[in-house]
Amino acid sequence: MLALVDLNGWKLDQLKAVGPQLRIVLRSRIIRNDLRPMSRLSEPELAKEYGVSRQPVREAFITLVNEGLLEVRPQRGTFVRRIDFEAVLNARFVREAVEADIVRKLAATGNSDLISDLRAQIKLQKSVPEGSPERFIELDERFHITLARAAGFAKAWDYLEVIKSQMDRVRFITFEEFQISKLIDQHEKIVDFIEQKTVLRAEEAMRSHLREILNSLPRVQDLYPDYFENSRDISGEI
Amino acid sequence: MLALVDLNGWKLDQLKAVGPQLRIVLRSRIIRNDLRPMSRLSEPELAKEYGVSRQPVREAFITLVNEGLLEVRPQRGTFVRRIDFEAVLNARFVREAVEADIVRKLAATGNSDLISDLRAQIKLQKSVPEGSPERFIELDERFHITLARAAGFAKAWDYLEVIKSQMDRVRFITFEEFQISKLIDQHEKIVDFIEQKTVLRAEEAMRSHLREILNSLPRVQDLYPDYFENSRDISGEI
DNA sequence: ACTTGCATACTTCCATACAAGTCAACACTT
DNA sequence: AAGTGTTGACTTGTATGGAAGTATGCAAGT
Repeated sequence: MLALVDLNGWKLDQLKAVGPQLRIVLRSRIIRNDLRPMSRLSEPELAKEYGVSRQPVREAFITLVNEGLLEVRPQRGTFVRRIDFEAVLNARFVREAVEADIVRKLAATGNSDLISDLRAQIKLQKSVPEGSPERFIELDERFHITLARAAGFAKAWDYLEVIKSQMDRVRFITFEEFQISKLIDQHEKIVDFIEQKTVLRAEEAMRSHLREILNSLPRVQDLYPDYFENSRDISGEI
Repeated sequence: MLALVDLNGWKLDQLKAVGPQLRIVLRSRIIRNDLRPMSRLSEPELAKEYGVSRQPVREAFITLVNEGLLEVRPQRGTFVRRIDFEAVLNARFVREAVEADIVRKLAATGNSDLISDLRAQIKLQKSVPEGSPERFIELDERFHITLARAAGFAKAWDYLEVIKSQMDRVRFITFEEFQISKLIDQHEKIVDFIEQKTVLRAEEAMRSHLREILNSLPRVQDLYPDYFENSRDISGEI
């Protein structure tokens, strides 16, 4: 018997519980804008698509609703939520606050192993060809996780992950918008200041790094107004 | 027909969707230590208790697992998770970071309406009799929400709420441990510094206020070692 | 032409049945 | 008496059927 069902490039392991797997798959598809805002996701349709029953699909929906990625309107349908401008701003704020404190702590204590690890990661980041931002996003993720772990707050990053999805959706839409090299420079500065143990500078470097999305956000919203929930136009009212 | 089913003091509105209601009820019961750590929650049992089928119960379970309050071991049972010491520390860290930034922003801008609102709330807090900490926790919650809202980050508080449940469980266990008057004094200082627009002092006041739980945590863990996941004993290994 | 009413085909939500794993008690063998 | 195998009553995971609400297209009336 085949343990793996491959559909749309996403595989499902039929031996483990299906619900949680679907949650991850759908979550990823939404964040990566494979499932577009406003598009409809019907339970029976997805169930058929993945070769399972409606119940696990439904359970995946529930968690995605809690993460603000789906909206289920009873007896009407389930839809991919448009990006909530407010949610993005709030998520960014939370993330800045937390990561600023993480960097603070790191710069105060200092750790040479950490520094060399980070430097190696930055070298990797520089090796990413300009044309493949997906790879960079992956490395960027790893960079920030490393900081959180080193500060002794790995779980705090887990909390952030849920929040961060709101920001990531924007990143995956804009993609070519952000200049990788600029972000890498900022990473470098953060590491520099941590190494020098200049707490305030390190903190400020992280803060401005995480404020970067604020620059692209208005442009993105202009380019893809339909993807956003709180656009100026109110045409989308029911 | 009766729209309300009252069981164990928790009411269920049969007209709205049952799943989300159960989520709230069970969440509350866990945080308030009505459902104790390690205790077993079987789906059919709760279903019967609330007069619904297993499915909504199950859906409530899923979100509570995501919040780290339940643990479901397939084919074995569903259990109230013990309090994860690490999770508490991480949650506290995140909360301090976020609320520090909130206070920072408030102290920088200033708002007289906010100040008088907060002062009124503090007056209310003072009127709480020493013997009823539940009421104080409620007011404390409101105090912090007010700050978040005023800073324009209401949604950030929603995120915190999920995280905060880990801390709240500790609070509801220790209960008489913390001295209300001390906390109120800290509230007062926070408001004072916001009013005076002394940003650093306000921030520091909030930080030390939120560090308060660190004082009681070791004592609580000593008093109720069975309630914690990362106690020194490793007997609970599977 | 335009509105109104209804039939139909959807949707989610809940209830129920079945499948598969786990655990404990008990009978049986050694 | 100690160990082993089996049975049966549990658990959660999945599948499926029905209930209630919603949108849509069409026919009939104004």
